[in-house]
Amino acid sequence: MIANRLPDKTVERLSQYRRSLNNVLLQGKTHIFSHEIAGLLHITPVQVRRDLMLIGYTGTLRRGYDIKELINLIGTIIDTEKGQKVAVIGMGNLGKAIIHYFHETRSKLDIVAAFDINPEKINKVYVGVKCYHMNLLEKILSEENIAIGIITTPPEVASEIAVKLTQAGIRGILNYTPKPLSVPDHVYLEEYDMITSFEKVAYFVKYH
Amino acid sequence: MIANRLPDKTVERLSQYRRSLNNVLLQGKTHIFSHEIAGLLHITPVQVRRDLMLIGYTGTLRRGYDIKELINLIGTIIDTEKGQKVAVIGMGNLGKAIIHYFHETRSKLDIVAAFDINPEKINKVYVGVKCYHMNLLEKILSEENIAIGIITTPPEVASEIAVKLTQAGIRGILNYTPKPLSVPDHVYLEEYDMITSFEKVAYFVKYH
DNA sequence: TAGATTGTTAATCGATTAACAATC
DNA sequence: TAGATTGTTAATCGATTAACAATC
Repeated sequence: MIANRLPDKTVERLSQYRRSLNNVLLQGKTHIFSHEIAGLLHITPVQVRRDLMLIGYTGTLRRGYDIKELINLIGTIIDTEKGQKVAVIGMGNLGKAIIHYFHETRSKLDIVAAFDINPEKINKVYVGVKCYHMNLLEKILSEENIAIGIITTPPEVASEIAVKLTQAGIRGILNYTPKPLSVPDHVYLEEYDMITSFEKVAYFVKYH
Repeated sequence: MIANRLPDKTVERLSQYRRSLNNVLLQGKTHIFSHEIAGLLHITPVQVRRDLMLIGYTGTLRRGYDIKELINLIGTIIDTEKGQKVAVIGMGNLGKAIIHYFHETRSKLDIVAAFDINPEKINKVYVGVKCYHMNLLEKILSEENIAIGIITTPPEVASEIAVKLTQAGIRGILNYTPKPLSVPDHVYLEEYDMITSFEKVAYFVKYH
């Protein structure tokens, strides 16, 4: 594997390049210039070229970058051979929205289970994903060898769930509750707090 | 007003400080030290002190920071006097989740309308928010003087909606679709792409 | 006092952007 | 060729962290 430990922001953009390039491919194009990719994402061509430099991909002066090759290369960087299993904890509107998104985006990430405590939801299947009772969390996580957990529960139980996930051997957590979590070093944690996003927009709107 | 144009990240943390401090206040505490605030968010005390320095708030050596005062100060920075009106465009699971969140968090941001094209949703009220047909978007936005728009539609229509929002005089847009948008300078744009977040976690889990 | 804490400047780290040589 | 493009180094910008004087 090339260039280990890519910058955070580069990884994010690689994910976006790949999706945009897949669209372009459908339109029948085979090659693309850095300024065209930049246009799709509304960033600068230099940034695109620098990112591609970091992953060691080179284009040609006359035709730019080979779209298929680039898509494949990004795949070898982001995806794992066999894909990674994902669980959603909390089957509210947000949990459902996430399951829905995954369903549409064919990716190497596979949501294989959801969890909730509401009896009406247990054992129901939502767009192909079965919902289990929270009691079974550790059991199913270990059995299925699930690598990533997405927390969309009420904030009050977020910490407790993070502990259970960690104990069950999870390797990455995406926390959508506004409760800040802390996890051991070997677990990768990414937090996204909607309220903060709203208030941030409000602030910048105010002083515009 | 103090210290104009705060750093992006400081604004985000101020929002989080405020919510954490509100909790602490309920527990009967009146004062708090920087290392305690830091503990709540799992960041460093220096970072807390630096943020507070930027907004010009000072504590005391013996008692730390006055929680109520600090909450109020953050309010004068982030909130506007009369609050700001918000519209959610796209009444799917994600739109509903957002409306729900707002409902629980009493804030100066007020979701006053939702929009969709599904006839079954039109004119229904979801946790206090009425859903209108997309046709009425410009009309209601102008009439109600809505400042912020949250886009949770399918990505295919995101650009078109951003144009309409802009024309209707919106001042900030939060884009939850994976389609990158571009807006005029006078509109503040914040994008959040879930798929990118998932793939980012997957990448860092892979190379851990 | 000694120890704990604040407020702030300087140093470092990470990410973007500018500048430009090389090439088709 | 001239113009457009790539790949890459150096400069800049933004954010975090280290260091430390001041003070109760």
